[in-house]
Amino acid sequence: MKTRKLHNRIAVLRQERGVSRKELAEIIGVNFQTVGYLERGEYNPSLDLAFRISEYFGLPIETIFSTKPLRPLSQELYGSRDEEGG
Amino acid sequence: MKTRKLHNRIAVLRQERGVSRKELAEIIGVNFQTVGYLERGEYNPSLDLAFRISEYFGLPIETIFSTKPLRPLSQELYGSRDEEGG
DNA sequence: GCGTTATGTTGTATAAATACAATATTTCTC
DNA sequence: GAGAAATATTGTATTTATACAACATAACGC
Repeated sequence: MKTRKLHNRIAVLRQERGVSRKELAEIIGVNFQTVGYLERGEYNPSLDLAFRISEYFGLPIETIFSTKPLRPLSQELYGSRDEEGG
Repeated sequence: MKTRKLHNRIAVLRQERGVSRKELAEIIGVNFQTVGYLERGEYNPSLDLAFRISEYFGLPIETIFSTKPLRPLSQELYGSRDEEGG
């Protein structure tokens, strides 16, 4: 299967929560360097790991991960002129 | 990472749609035997593949996959006495 | 019952995710 | 500016997901 690189908001969400990669890694049960790989989009999490991340942030998987580039959460919340067209 | 086996509703949803594994496999871009492995829960899909399945069925990932055993969709829809207890 | 299609099983091969160590660099605190 | 903590980078090893082939069995149409 040709794997698509997915986009994610892990970095922003993590910083909002004020936790380091090391802390987040311990919580979700992976190596702290794995969090780095995920944040940089160097590879996709397994579905199981995606669920753990989703559970920790209290957000649905689709809010954190996406097949299409993600806009800043701020724009997501208040909307931008652009989205009226689409 | 110790991977949890996830539960899913691929088989029921596929049968509802009246498609064979082979057909579903072609649509989501995997080998038809891979669909078998997923339906039997022998391994979890990648997050990318979960997204494709989600897109095909038009349902959020959380509706198709779960960390906890899934009840039949019929019960999910109409509720059962049990769920009142919490 | 025969042929076809769907599914299950087993085995091997490759690709992708994850772990882990070591080191470099950046950032934060004092 | 020294020291600590956070992040990035590189390299190797292991586990898990996926592909593919071959064959067995089950279900279905005629």
